[in-house]
Amino acid sequence: MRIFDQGEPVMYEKKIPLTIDCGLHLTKEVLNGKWKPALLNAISMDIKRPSEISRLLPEATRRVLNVQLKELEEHGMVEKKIYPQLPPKVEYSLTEIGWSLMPLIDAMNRWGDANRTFLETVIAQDPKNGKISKSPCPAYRRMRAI
Amino acid sequence: MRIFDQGEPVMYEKKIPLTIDCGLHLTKEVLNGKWKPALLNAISMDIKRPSEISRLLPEATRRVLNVQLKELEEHGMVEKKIYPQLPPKVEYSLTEIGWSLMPLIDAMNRWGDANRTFLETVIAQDPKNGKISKSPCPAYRRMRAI
DNA sequence: TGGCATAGGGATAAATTTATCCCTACGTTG
DNA sequence: CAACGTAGGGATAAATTTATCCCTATGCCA
Repeated sequence: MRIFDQGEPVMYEKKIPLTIDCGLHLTKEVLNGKWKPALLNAISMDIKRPSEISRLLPEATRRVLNVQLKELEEHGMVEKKIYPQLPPKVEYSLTEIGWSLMPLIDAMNRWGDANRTFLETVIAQDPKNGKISKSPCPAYRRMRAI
Repeated sequence: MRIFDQGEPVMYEKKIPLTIDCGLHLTKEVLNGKWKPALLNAISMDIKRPSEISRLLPEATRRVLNVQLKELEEHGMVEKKIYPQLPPKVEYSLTEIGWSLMPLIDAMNRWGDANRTFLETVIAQDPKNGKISKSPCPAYRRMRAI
């Protein structure tokens, strides 16, 4: 069902009731988005301007990053500071609750890296997965190499 | 693009290359599915027969659970033991790597529960979320109350 | 002036994920 | 026999998420 919000932007109201019964689903809802963990991670590493983030995650379009950053903001995980300058300058930062998510993000990152060999194998075997791109984000990977 | 696998089941090959660059995305791929964390959690709690699991997660249809369990199996997180009996008996169990995911799952569960009040508020404020069902899974929540 | 950088977002298409519906099998219970 | 329990899965519809395309604005540099 379309929602018209004064100026007629297009939005969709979800039809399937959100299940929020257990902590698992709450957390999943917050991290639900292809780039959200990566965004939180980037911001936690002080990569906070949209253009910087975009260079860090070249496979994501600016559009998606904007959308998912806004959702993170709406969920209270990040704060957006707009500097009244020209050219525009924007900086994101983690909120307190956003920071509290970082141990989780780090754990995800570590688990995936620790099991990379195995996971790449089983994922590659799955016929549903056409091509796999495990190349990009050089800067990202470098910084992650703690 | 449709793939025909001998007996003509319908399958879709993904068209967008999977991004597997960092541990974050690998982990996300494994947990990608509305019920996967809950399934892993259930199995870890010794709720291992499909019918038991289904009763534990009444909001999920049997169909989805079957599908996501199969994906977890293909990814090597769970093992399926079929007892040659009638009526059929099936039991799932976590593999070693599946067990290694549990600290992550537990952390997600704890983070969500610890921030439930805040999260329910921000999520309810989002006009995109129509109805929110935070009722079900009584057994589940009871068992979670460690 | 043309091109690039900054940041943002509407409209729509495409892809992916979930939900719905319905059918197979066999044994036990009422 | 009918109804229900066990387990599974095909076909298709619906919902949701991502990708694509394109446009707005302003300043700086060559």
